[in-house]
Order: sequence, then C-alpha cells, then structure tokens
Amino acid sequence: MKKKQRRVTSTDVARESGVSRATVSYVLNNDQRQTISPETRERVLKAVQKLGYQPFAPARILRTGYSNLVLAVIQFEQIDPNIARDLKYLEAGLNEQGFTLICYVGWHNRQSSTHPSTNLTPAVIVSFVDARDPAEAAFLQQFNVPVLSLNNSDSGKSVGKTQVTYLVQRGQQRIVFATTERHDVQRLAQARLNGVRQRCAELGLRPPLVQVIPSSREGSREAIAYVLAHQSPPFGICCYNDEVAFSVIAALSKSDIMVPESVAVIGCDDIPLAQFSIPSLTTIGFQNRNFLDLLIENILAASRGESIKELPPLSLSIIMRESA
Amino acid sequence: MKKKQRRVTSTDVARESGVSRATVSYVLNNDQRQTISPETRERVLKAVQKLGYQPFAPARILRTGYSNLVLAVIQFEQIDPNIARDLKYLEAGLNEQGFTLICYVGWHNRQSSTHPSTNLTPAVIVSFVDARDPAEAAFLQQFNVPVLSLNNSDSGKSVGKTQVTYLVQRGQQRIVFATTERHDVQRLAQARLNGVRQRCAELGLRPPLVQVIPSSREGSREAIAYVLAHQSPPFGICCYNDEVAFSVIAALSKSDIMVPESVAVIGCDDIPLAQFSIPSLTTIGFQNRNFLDLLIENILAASRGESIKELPPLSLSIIMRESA
DNA sequence: CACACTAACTTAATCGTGTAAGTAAATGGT
DNA sequence: ACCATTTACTTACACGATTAAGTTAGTGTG
Repeated sequence: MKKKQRRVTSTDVARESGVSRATVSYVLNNDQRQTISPETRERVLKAVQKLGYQPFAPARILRTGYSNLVLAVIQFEQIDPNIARDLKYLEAGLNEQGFTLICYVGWHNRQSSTHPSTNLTPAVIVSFVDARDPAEAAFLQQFNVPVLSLNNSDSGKSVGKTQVTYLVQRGQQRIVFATTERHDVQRLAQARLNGVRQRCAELGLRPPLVQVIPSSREGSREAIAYVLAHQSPPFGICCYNDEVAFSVIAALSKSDIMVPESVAVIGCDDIPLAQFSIPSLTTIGFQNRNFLDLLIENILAASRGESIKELPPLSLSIIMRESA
Repeated sequence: MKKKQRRVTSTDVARESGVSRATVSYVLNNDQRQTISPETRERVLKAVQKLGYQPFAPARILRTGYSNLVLAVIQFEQIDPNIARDLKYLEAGLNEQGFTLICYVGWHNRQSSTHPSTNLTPAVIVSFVDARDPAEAAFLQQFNVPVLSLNNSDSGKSVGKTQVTYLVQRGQQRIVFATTERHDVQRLAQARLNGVRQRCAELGLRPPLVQVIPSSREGSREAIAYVLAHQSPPFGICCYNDEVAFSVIAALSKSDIMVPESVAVIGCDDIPLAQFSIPSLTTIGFQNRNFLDLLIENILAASRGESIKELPPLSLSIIMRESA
C-alpha cells in the first residue's frame, strides 16, 4: 500500500500497454485523423480497463479550452415536481449530445463567500432565476460564460390572463387574486397579477382584489375571512400557484363556503397533488416540450459560441377539474 | 473587436500591473508565506478589477490536484420541498468552508451515453440514491472519488415503526400500509413497510394489509374500495408518504368514511401542503440539522482524504394534526 | 532501383495556474 | 563595516491531457 494516493494517468496506461501517451489519447478519443492498428487499440483498452483509468476532466478542459458542462442555476424555492420534470427532460436531451447538466441550487445571498466559478467552469448557464435582478445578474456574470435566461414574466402574464378568461367563461363577474408571501417569487407573482389585471380591464371587470395568503393554516383562514368581508360571493379566485390554491380551498371549506358554487378557485402549475384536493383543483398546466427542445438547441449553439435565437413563449392549457 | 474570444489570464493581469505571474497568484491566494508590499497588492487587485479576470478553475484544479466541489447525486423522483431544504442547508454550510455544492439530477438509465465525470471532477460525492443498487453503484464508482451515501433504509424502517406506534397509541388495532406504484422509490417504500411489519409483530398485531395506491384519482378510489372490502373500520393507514396520504384521504372522503374516526391516516415527510389537506394530515417530520452538520464534517474530512465517521440515524418526530 | 505514399506510431509544444527555489536590495545587530 | 536576515519580488517547473508536426518502416509503381 502506498502512502500517496496517486492518480492513474494516461502515462500509466501508456507504460502498461507499451505505447506513447499520444497513442492512448488517439485511441480513447477515436481520432479519425490517425490510424491505429487493431491490436494496439485492443492493448490500450485492456490497460485502461485493468488500471481503471478515468481521464482527468480538468486537464482535458484546460487543453481543449472547452467543456460540455451546462449549469442550471435555480433558486431552491423554485424546486417543485414540474421543474424536476423539465430538468429531467433537459438532462436527457443534453446527455444525448454528450453534454452534462448539473444544477446549482443557490441561495447566494448578499456576500456568498465563495463563488461557484472558483470550483467549476461550465460552457453555458441556463438561468431559472430572474436575471433582471441586479444581484442575480452580477452572480451570473461572474461565471464569464453565455447565459440563457428563462424570463418567465411574459408567460406569467399569460397565466393570469388565461385564469381570468376561464373564470369569466364559467360565469364569474368578480375576480380576486390570491398571492403568496414568499418574497423570492414576488417577481413572478407580480407578473401573473399583471396578467390578471390586464384581462380584467380588457373584459370591463372591476380591478381584482389582491390578497396575500400566508402559508400557515391560521393565517390563511384570516386572509380568506378578510376577503369574504370585502367581497361577497359569488366570485372567482385566481391563485398564484397550486399551493396557494390548496390553502385557499382549505380555508373556504372551514368557512363552509361552497367551491365552486359560491367561490370558484383556479390554481397554476398542475402539481401532482392537484387532483387530490377536495374539490379537485382546476389549474393551469404547461406544455414545455417544444420550448425545452428549442432551449437545448440554443444551449448547443451557445456552447459553440454562436448567437442565440429567441425562445418562444411557453404554451399553457387549462386543466379542468372541480374547483372552478 | 477581435475574432478569437481570448480568455483573460493571470498573464494579462501580470502585464497590466507590471509584476510577474507568480506575484499575481500570491496576491489572489493571500499566500501567507510570501510578503507583498501594499502598493503592489493594490496594483494587482486594480488590474484584476479592470480586466475582469476570473481564475480558470480547471487549470487551478489541475495544478493543485484538488477541487472544492461537492456533487450531490439525486434521482429526479426524489425531488421535493424537504430535500430542497436539506440541499439549501448543505449548500450554506459547505459554502462557508469554501466548497461549492452542485447537484446531478440523473436518470442515468442503462447506458447513459456520456458519464458526467467526462465533464467534471468533484472532490466528494454525496449520494441520495441507493448505492446498493448495482447500476447506481457502478455509476458512482466511475467518478473515482469518495462517496458518502445516505442509506436511508434504516431510517425508513424507523419511520414505519413510529407510524404504527402512534396509531396504536391512538387506539387502532388493525394496520394497513398504503404504498406507491412509483418504481424508483420501491426500495425506500419496502424499508418503511418492513418497519411497519416489525412493529406490528412486536405489538402482537396481525400483519398489515398492503395496498398499492395508484397516482390517478380513479385508481386510488378503486384501491381504497378494495381495502374497505377486505378490512372494515376502524383501522389505521400508514402511508408511504404524504402524497399517498393525500390521495388516500381524498378517496376515503369520496366514500364518506370519517377521518380519523373510522379510518386514521398518517403520512410521512411533512410536506408544506400537509397542513392544508381536509382533515389536515398527521405525519412524520424529520429533524435533519444534526445529521446534516455531521454530513458536512464528513464531506470535509473525505475531501482531505481522511476516513469517514459513521453517520447517526435521522431523528424523526410525529407532527400531530387531524387525520390520526 | 528510386520515389512517393501510407500506416503506425512518437516527440514535443501547449493550455492556465500554483509554488518551490532563487535573487537582489534593504535592514539590523554587533 | 560586515554578515545574517528579512523584504519583495522573479524564474522555472509541474499538473494531465490534446494534437500538430515529425519519424520510421513497409508497400506499390513506373
């Protein structure tokens, strides 16, 4: 047993198989510009197997000047089954092209002592956080690589519009917007609210009553009581997302308000649990496939240093259930 | 404008500030073994600022032989608010020590064409996947770095035990285990079931009836109807997790079965929505702080090549609400 | 038989950084 | 005034891979 844990390098493989390091490299990378005899190739691969050689990524990246690493930057508050599904799809697509997708789930408050770029250099960044926030922008810029940003504020707006359109179709005349207290998603919440406001105006309705729903049971009940004091049924509630919708439905149910007869509730995101609320939750679902396919294309383009095409808006649809 | 996008290197900084590259490196790394005059230090930092210099991580890692990169390997099915919270805590703790935590959300089926190790070399891996699965083990081993594995099967067992103990305390004599159909978590589900079985045996109860609850509304109703046909109330249901518990409660509610009077339901994980089910969900919560602190210590130790201490079991507690 | 050409390699330069070892000037003690 | 430190740097090698540019032996051609 040796004292120093030596790394197995291509030199070791070369020695073991009796060729030069260059040959080892040519074999492992299947370089088409070189001719390698089958026996040599075999010997090299045998030696690789025997020694358990793994090329050292940093050395390769240093030499070639590029890596096939894509970093997704996410805020931990954004993590939900939907984003997980999208990440899986992204990972699969990128992996097919030889890329690796990893995630940085940052909180990166004011002064995070160590920037991730100290420890890794991705080829491209896909930002799920709001790149218009100056702190986030600075954080992302420090990586010094192309950033693809999913600016979901446009799609946020159409979510709000779609919610209102549906509720009005179902006969509602009065709209309430139930938002979250979580400060990390206020920008997105604001975008959805803007959509609600705009569609209300377009349809000649009065502006929506806006109410923050705390994430505790008692708080949410008080908030709903407040809404009921200011707005008598029937009316429709557009919720920022399905979690808010759950707490709204729970509070309404405690107050013996009928859903959807007295108050209709619509959520957003179509989380798996949405079908199991009582009554089950009508909500907005996203079809991200096309969008993600284009995103992958853009990532590949950006990694080659090419310019980035504009991404289309997310396409969304109403998942009709019982609550509205 | 240049054609080639040249990287800003420490050589550029050295030239700009009129010193050698070594001096630049000493300044940036605050090398205590060297003495640098305040003016020179100032000049170097100015140049760094001006040129927007970022050290190139691969080169540094190649030279020093180590990186402060920790890779968390997760299956996308495991992603939930709890794991997000844990990741945030881990990230914060590691960041304080100069480490970067990133996540690989892999599906890595049979033959994933490109192994992530091609594109990055972490110092340590924290595996949230089951390292006893041979395919997973092979996948992890290919990184060729120390792996810390959270083997949650012990804790899974105590979850099951705790659920049964609580239900029996509340007067239940008969136990049903409601599990999931998702095949990616079967190992964990099995561990929890084992705990349920064991505690039932210890308390002299009949073995639990085991029922898979499909994730669709209709499927879950049929499953509950089946359970009711084979087991008349009152009884208690231990659910694999809170999502299953939600669908169980929804189905019971449709069948006009009183919860918890006729059937008591206990979940596991204490997801944020648990307080908003109707009735609100009694469940098992985890207190991971101490565990995670020890995990961080172990990660640091492993990154220094030291051996790994054993991790304590997760500590869990019952979150009492209305459903049991 | 001389020549070009190909097959099958090897040699050596290079990527950007860290750091041990060297050096010249300034300082301090006796 | 002399030598030993200390200060404030610089020089040069090493990390492990890729790859352009040789090199040598063998093969085919007129």
